[in-house]
Amino acid sequence: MFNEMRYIGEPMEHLAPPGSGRAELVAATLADRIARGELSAGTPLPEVELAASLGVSRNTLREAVKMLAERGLVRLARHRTAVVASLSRSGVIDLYRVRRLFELGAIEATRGQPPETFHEIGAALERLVALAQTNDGSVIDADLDFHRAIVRLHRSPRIDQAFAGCLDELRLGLIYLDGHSMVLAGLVDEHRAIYRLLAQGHHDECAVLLAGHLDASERQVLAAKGVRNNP
Amino acid sequence: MFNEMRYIGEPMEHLAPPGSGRAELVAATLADRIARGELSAGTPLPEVELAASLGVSRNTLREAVKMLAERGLVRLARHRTAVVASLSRSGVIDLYRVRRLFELGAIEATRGQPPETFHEIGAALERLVALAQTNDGSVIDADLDFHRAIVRLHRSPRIDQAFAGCLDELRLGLIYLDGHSMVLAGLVDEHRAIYRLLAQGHHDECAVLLAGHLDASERQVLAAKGVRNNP
DNA sequence: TCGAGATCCTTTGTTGAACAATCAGATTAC
DNA sequence: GTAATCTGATTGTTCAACAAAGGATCTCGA
Repeated sequence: MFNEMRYIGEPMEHLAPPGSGRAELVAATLADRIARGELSAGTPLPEVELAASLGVSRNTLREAVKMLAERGLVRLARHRTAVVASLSRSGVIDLYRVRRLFELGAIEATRGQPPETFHEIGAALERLVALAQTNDGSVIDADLDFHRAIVRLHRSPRIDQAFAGCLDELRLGLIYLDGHSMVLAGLVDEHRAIYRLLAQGHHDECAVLLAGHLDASERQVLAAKGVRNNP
Repeated sequence: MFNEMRYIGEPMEHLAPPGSGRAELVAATLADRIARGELSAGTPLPEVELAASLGVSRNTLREAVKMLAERGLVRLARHRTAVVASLSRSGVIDLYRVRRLFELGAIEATRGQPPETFHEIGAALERLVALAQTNDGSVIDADLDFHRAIVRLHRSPRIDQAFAGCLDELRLGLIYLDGHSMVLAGLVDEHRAIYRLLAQGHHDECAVLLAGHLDASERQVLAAKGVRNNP
């Protein structure tokens, strides 16, 4: 069917999993390869070949793939070989709905809190600034970290987890932005402004700015998707 | 260790799973038994015995248990036998944080929308009214359905899914309310008021009322938990 | 008696192989 | 040319086995 394609190469890099279970390791490895675009949307993930390639058994691989499916990174259908999930247009729109709810909600929930509440966001901003020059994918990670820090204002583990899953999935669409450095132009400035307004207690202006930022980001992702494929 | 305990009885009832995979079936069965309190918090779920009891292989059971763990219904630790998750005090508080964000956000997001937007909520209300007399656990389901309908106002599949998971987990705490019919006293009236305010476009008052409703509900769950166990 | 350490036993983690069920494409028959 | 069938490949599920790790028990020494 889809033979003579190399889905993966090389046994595995040891990137840190939470509990050092083999299945978690495999899941982390695959998630990473998906995030960096090595495994692009629609790429099939046949159990036997993949398991052999990663040096684990089919059962273990199944567990890993199932985990990725729960995170929305892989699409599963009975008796069909799993494929890397693709983010549809409506999927992108939906994910930005979630982002607006979580991120704007975090701004809303921290009205009147002292400036030190937001120091984590400041730290994330600094990391973003430091990486803004490097044009590789790590800027995107720093960007997402910044927004993760915003959502952490909720002080809710479950909200954090849900948001992390959301960004995980959004990464599927964000890889299209790779190389389009123009989208990163005003990025640092906007984040800095968001942080400052927040630290100064101007939550209304901050929310407006953040909403605009998300709108713009959504448009960019949709546009980047548009030039590659229609759905 | 914990022998001579009956964790489960009888092969399985066929309650509808999404894709009729055996693992999903098992997961649905266990989730149901947890929801109705047959498997209470802390109950161990040993793989071999449980697999035999359900008539599936250990691998299949593992898959199912892993699914439940992702939904927060089961706690997993390496080389430890899985146990039915218990909802801590802080867990309840966290879950209500999530509920406030999702439900109040839904009210906020539908300002100025025509009344027919809310007909699903009206339908859920009617079901709740019809079941208000019956004093069994199904009232709780109807209650949750009402709130699910509110969250569906976001028109976001991912938000719906996340919220469903949240309520799934909350059920662990809700079973303590069983029998306390007093908590259901003003329940119907409050839901009716919430619906009416929404349909009439009074979103501010609706949000206030809903917020109070959630506060009260949270207090009740915490109180019901308090009489049983401390954590 | 009480605590520290060694030991055994149970349970999970992972693997490999096997067979059934199902799907996709190729072949054949009409 | 179309439909039915066949065939190969892939997933779904089970079973049996061994390694790894935790908990409980037992022993030994103070």
